[in-house]
Parts: sequence; C-alpha cells; structure tokens
Amino acid sequence: MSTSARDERDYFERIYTVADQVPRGQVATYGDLATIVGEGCDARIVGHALGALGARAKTVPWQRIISRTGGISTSGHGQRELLEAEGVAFDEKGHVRMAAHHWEGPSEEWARAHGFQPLPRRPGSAPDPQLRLF
DNA sequence: GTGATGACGATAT
DNA sequence: TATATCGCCATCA
Repeated sequence: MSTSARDERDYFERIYTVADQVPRGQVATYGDLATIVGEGCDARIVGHALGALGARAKTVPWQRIISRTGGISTSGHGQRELLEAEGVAFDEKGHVRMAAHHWEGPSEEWARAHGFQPLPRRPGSAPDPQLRLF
C-alpha cells in the first residue's frame, strides 16, 4: 500500500485543519482531535502539533484545544483570556465547563469530505440540560 | 538506531 | 475530584 493516509506524515497539517473547525465559543480535547484525525493519531501528537504551530498560531484556534480535564497547561500564553473572550466559561478552579462548551465534533459530511472521522458520541456526556435551550 | 522528552488519555485508587 | 501509574506515538539529541 502506498499513498496511505499515514504516509503523508503530515499529522500536523491534519490536526491544524481539524482544530480550525472548532467553532468559536467551544473547546475540544486533544483526544478528540486525535480521534477525528484517526490513523494512529494520538493525544500527544496533537500536543506536539500545537507546539509546533509557530507562525500558524495566528491562523489556528489552538486556544480551543485543551486537556481532557478541562485544564490548560499553556498558562502564560493567555489561553484562558482568549477563551474567555470567546465566551467560554471557566470553573472556580480554572477548569473549562466542558459540559457546556465541549465541541461535538465536525459534521459527518465535512469529515468525509476531508477524509476524517466523526467524533463518536460520549455516553453520559450529554450537554447540560439547563443550558440546552432551543 | 536508541533513549529521552512531551501543550496527553484512560484507568485505578 | 484529585493523585498515581501505565500506555501510546511522534519528534529530538
């Protein structure tokens, strides 16, 4: 097999593409991005990709990518400020309210169009019923 | 090629 | 919920 998706070895580009799909006011975890990218991608790969953003940090919403615990290790980069500016609510402990801002993933149509995978549903992780207006 | 590192995840306690 | 331990994979020295 050649021209395999993995053969492209452009994990970073894919991760950037998926991260760019995260809507404003929402956040996604490294694991989610890795799942969407698939092809053996892992949460750490996403972390490395975001760490290698460099000049692309201005075009990729890296601030919307946080750890699964909702905490941010990038303290000092103003990530929290960026998220708050987008309307993301934080907990008293500095954790993002995942239940209210967790990204559901890209549309299946978009995912297929780009060769990605839709994000599987998380049992028990339904959006906050109180915030579930409309 | 090997070892160490890392913007992590999942599970167990 | 927080902490501890293991795993997982790409990149760097």
